[in-house]
Amino acid sequence: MNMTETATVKLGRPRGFCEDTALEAAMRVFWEKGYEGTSLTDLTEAMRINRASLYSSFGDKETLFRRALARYGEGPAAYLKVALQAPTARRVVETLLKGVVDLLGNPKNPRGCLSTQGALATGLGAEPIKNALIEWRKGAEAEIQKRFKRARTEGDLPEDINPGDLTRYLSSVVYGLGIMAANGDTKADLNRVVDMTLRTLPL
Amino acid sequence: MNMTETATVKLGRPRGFCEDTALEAAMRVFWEKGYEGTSLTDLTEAMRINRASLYSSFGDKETLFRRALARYGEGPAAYLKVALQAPTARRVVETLLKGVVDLLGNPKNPRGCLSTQGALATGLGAEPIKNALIEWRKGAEAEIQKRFKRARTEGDLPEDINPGDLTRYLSSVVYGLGIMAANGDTKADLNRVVDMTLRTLPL
DNA sequence: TCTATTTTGTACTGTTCGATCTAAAACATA
DNA sequence: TATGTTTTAGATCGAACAGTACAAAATAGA
Repeated sequence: MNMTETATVKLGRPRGFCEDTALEAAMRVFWEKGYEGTSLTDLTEAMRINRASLYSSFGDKETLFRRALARYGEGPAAYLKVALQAPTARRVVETLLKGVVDLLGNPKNPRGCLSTQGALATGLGAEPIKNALIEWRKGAEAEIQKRFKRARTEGDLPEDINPGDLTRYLSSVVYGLGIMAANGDTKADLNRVVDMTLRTLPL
Repeated sequence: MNMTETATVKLGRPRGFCEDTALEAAMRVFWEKGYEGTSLTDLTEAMRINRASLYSSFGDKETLFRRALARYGEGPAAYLKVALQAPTARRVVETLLKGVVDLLGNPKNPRGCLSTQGALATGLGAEPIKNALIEWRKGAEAEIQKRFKRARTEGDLPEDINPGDLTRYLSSVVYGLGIMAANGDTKADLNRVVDMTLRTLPL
């Protein structure tokens, strides 16, 4: 037996499901129903696996949600990372808002944004998840602010615009778009908000 | 016995609590923990009444939440009605945003806005509540839009600003402020967003 | 003091929750 | 075919949930 190599050959009964596909399904259920609103039965039905498989592959409900959130950041919400690479502050804002609308306005997606749909207010049991989502949002804000600070040094952010203020303002609009989408507003509605924002943007 | 008058004299054991005070307490619990995150035990403890009294006075949990929401609209969220009476479109916006910040920035209040904390995403059981909250928010938007349409006829809304677009944009900022507050941002943080909004407001 | 009426306190209902236990099933290796 | 290992399916766990039943308690009127 070769102890130095990681086992590439699997013993025992093989998996009857694809972990990636199952996680994607879990993410969408959480996105639609929120953390507390999603039951283990909801999850197992959507993921098409049973409880034992869920627990052995993903840990408990809270761990599964955290993995779903990470996947959300790298998948549906990846527009953020793309936007941060735009060449100027104005282009960052334009790309960011367009990405948000593409995500929130896509009728194939659950309504709203996972980070706000997941848990804004909770009972005692789900408080760690609520806090994780707050951290997630604040992390995104921090990245945007960092990008605007860079823009300041590169000269494409006016002197009278504070990077932190701009970040907070922009974040508010983005969060607001999430609520509008949760309200059932269409992509056209969301685009009107974005148009107004860009029209009045002081840069 | 006088049949024409409504009974002012109460028979039986008198109430041991004030219905108004109890409803206020219930409102704050829902505000803090959301609809699904609030248990009947949370409610009875905060309201300082027992289950039987709760059910006989307020009906079931869903009915109680609806009454709490109505109270929220007439109490903490009454700034909306005040703002709508401001003399010009710009003054409406200023008053509205100031009212929002006063509410969301008050550290004595639960974090965030009841209408979004209550239920954005839910399991099957709470879907009626989720929809009631959507209706509540849309109702507020409709009132604002109506006010801006009036402003248009009164000449204090520029021709190139669509009342509906302005309403949607403003609603987004307000919803966003609710999320920022839920994130734990302070009144000063919220005021920065309001300053930026007013600074760039096209009217 | 007695009766009618209403509220209160508490035990209890059935259901659903997240999580676990057990044994059968499905594979690789020998 | 026999053995070891892992996954699957389903039963089951105690706790918490929303809601209810019922008798004791507290009042007004007779």
